[in-house]
Amino acid sequence: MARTAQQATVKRRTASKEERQEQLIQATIRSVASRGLSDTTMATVANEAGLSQGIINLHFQSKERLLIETLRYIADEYRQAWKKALGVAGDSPPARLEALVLIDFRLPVCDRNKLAVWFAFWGESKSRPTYRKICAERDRAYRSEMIEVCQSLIDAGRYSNIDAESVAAGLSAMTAGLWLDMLTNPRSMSREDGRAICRQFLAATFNRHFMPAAEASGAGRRKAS
Amino acid sequence: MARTAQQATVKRRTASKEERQEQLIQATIRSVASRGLSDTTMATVANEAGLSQGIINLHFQSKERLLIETLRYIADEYRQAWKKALGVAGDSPPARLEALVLIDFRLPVCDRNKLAVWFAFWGESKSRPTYRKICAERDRAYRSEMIEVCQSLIDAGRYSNIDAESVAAGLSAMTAGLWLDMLTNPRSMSREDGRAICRQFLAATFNRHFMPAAEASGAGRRKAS
DNA sequence: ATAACAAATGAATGATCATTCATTCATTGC
DNA sequence: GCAATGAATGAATGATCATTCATTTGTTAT
Repeated sequence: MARTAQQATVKRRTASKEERQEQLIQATIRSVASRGLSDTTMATVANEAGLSQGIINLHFQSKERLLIETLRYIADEYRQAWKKALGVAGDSPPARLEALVLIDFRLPVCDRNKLAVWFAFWGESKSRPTYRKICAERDRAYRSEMIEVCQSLIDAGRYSNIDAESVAAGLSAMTAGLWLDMLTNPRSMSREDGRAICRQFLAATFNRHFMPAAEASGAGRRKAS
Repeated sequence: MARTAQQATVKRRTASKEERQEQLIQATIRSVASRGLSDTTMATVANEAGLSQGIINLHFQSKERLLIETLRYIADEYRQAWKKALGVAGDSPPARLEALVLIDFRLPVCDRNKLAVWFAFWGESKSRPTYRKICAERDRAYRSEMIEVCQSLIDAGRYSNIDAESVAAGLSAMTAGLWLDMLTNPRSMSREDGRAICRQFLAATFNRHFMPAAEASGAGRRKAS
């Protein structure tokens, strides 16, 4: 392992380790989304990536590690997305809360393939402490940020009878549940529908800071008449 | 191969087909909960049931069918539970809505093993139309009942700016999300916590029919100290 | 160029698993 | 008691899969 150093800007036809790993993780996301976790094999992933059988063991040593890295990948992407959104949102608590919620209904987070991956891992999480730990860490940071924002909103608006922890728990539970609807029935639940439903929750809970969305964009799947 | 037999003292009982099928479904629920769907094999289920290798093919023809029947089993149990609860609740819309919500946080529905099974199947549902169809049917009936109840509440209470479909979608999304918390982190989310969080949603949304739970039972998991 | 090295391949291997079926066992009707 | 019937068993079978590794291919340094 002497002089690994120089890779950096050099163009090669054989890809760097990092490029290949990301490529394989993307292939895993596609395979899990289209075949499910239990029909995802080393062959389906390698095939999806357009590479050969042995490639995954070369880069990840085992299937288990590939799956763990895939989960970590989307968890990291999620964390980066909301941290960036908070940075843009500024200091106003309502703006910060809205930013946190909107992230769940925007690309790249709210991509149907990625939702499928989240649910695939959640489905196995009871029997896999490693998956659970990665998910728990994602939740902990997000949740505590949301509690903090809710608390400042409660203080600022003198909302009584509202508990910041409960509101945050309810709101993030709601987005997870809306993800499930988007996953299992995308025709009846769009990203915009999800946003509108969350907005209604915010308007009901923090009525001095969020207005009821006048005739929400697509929430009541119209068809009028 | 001839007379290896004599497991001697073992008392063998032959059961009816229905008994055996239910026994095997229960064993499947336990196996999926404790090992996950992808580590659940014919052997683990047969073992969990205390029966032999070939028994599942005898009663269900294939593993796939066993899994489908298991999903159907918990979906049926769910439907029966809320229909019965509605029967008990009577005609008052608030009572009916509360009954619908409470079902999600009561045994036998809200059993951690069964939550694990739900999420296991949801995790595969994008790639398995059969699973999706069974889940969709469960949802459709429940959802349309909930929309109806919400609509009568909106009419009765003259709530403006609230859309029954959105409220119902938000509420049932919230319970699904709370199930996820109970599954992945049972220490920080109890059934009672879940109920309290939903009650807060109801109080915020239908404030003339639901009182804010004064200092909710266990919602803000404090520990006083 | 060519040596040295790293990346990638894919056939071979052994393990695991669903399914089958000949046989054993229990129950029922006579 | 004895067939007849159906339930249950578990060893055998063949398919699928993760992993290995000897070989090939591409890249870099000299």
